[in-house]
Amino acid sequence: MASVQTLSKGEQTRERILAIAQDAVLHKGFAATSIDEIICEAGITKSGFFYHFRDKNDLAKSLLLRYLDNEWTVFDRLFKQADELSDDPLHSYLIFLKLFADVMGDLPNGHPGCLVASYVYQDYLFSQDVRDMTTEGHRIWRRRFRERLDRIAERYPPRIEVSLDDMADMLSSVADGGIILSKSLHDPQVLPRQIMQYRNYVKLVFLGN
Amino acid sequence: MASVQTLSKGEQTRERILAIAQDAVLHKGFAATSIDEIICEAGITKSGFFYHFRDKNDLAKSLLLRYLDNEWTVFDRLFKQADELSDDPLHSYLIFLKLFADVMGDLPNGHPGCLVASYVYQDYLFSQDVRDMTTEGHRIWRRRFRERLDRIAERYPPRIEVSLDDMADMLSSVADGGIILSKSLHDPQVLPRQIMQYRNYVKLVFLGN
DNA sequence: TGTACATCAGTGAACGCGCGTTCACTGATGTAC
DNA sequence: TGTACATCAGTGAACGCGCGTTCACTGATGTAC
Repeated sequence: MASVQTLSKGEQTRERILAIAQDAVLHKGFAATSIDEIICEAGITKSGFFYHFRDKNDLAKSLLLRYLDNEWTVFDRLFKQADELSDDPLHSYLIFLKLFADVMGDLPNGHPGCLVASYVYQDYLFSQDVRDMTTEGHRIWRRRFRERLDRIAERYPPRIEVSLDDMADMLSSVADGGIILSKSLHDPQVLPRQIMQYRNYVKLVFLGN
Repeated sequence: MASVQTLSKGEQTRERILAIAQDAVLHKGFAATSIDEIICEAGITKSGFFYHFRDKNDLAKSLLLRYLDNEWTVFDRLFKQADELSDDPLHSYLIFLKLFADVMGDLPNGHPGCLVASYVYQDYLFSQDVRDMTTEGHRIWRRRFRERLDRIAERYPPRIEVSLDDMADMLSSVADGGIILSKSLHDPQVLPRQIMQYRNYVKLVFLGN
């Protein structure tokens, strides 16, 4: 992703297949996304597809890996940006949330959808290792946000009794839920506004205003 | 739903089909849920299915209507219960949220999933009128929660500047997101705890603690 | 620099199975007179 | 009370299409000597 131009010919085709497939999966679900339509849009033949992926479950796994990877990249970048703007853990987190909301609100056609959420709603279609990847994804997100909250709570004692794990999870749930609302209401701004609600909550818990 | 025993034979079969179909759709998506597997579990033939539903899109529509109806029923019951326990709009809303969290946490196998969210992630599969139903569903939820928040804000001026529409939406997004997290992490208690986080937020905004 | 071979990135044709839908038919129950 | 007819709630068999997967093959590029 970081440097597209260094990809070999085969890697470029593979990346094209994955991008096309993800778009389709987010609009029709995995089962309804046929290999035929993917190769048609990618401009290759069916055997070309099977050169890159063992079977359809392999496509599912590769899609999810790529999606999770891209997510880490975005979060890492935003966290780094925020940390450069403030040394204070609370203010850095608040800056991060504002940056996150802005990025989500600036996507050209609104957020395309969360592949993890899509997979969770179709878990019977996938092998155990793919299902485990969604679980692990959420666990890692919880841990990473929780680390930030721990450092904040050290310096700013919470005004109410609150579970920091639940607060960490809440960013995931508000984002996942905000994406669904944005898509359903055809309003890309709902998602960033939901993230800002979460930001309000964090402020109120640690600062009181 | 309210009185199962008054259903005619045909209505009972129809209801059985819908219950079986919903369960399958929430685990594999709509496209991957075949009519064959539904009729097999329901103990009828394929023609029996098509006696009850014009085609598969008709099943999709009927499923969603039934789901939304059941949701209203639950919310109405909980709001009524809460209103009986307090005349104050804020405290009634807080009681409602606690009741809601409790109900969501007491489901025998955890929450089965939100059909609206599932449909939003497979919108290309459905006709326009079905898609419009998910949009309208979210609009109605927003309006209903917003009404409550309006009455609260009259008596308790918010401690921070906040959009009441966004606060209303946040219950939907925390619930939808909480369901996804609960399913993915295999922990039915995540959902009720997320709802309680939202309850904390409401308390902090209107009461300050 | 030329040649032999290996790997890369695919092509083309065929397969069998499961899917949604249709159509002619049927036994049981309800209703009119 | 008996009979004719209509409606309800299905059955059974057949259909064609699209799907994921396999297999033998191929031209272009890379590498060893």
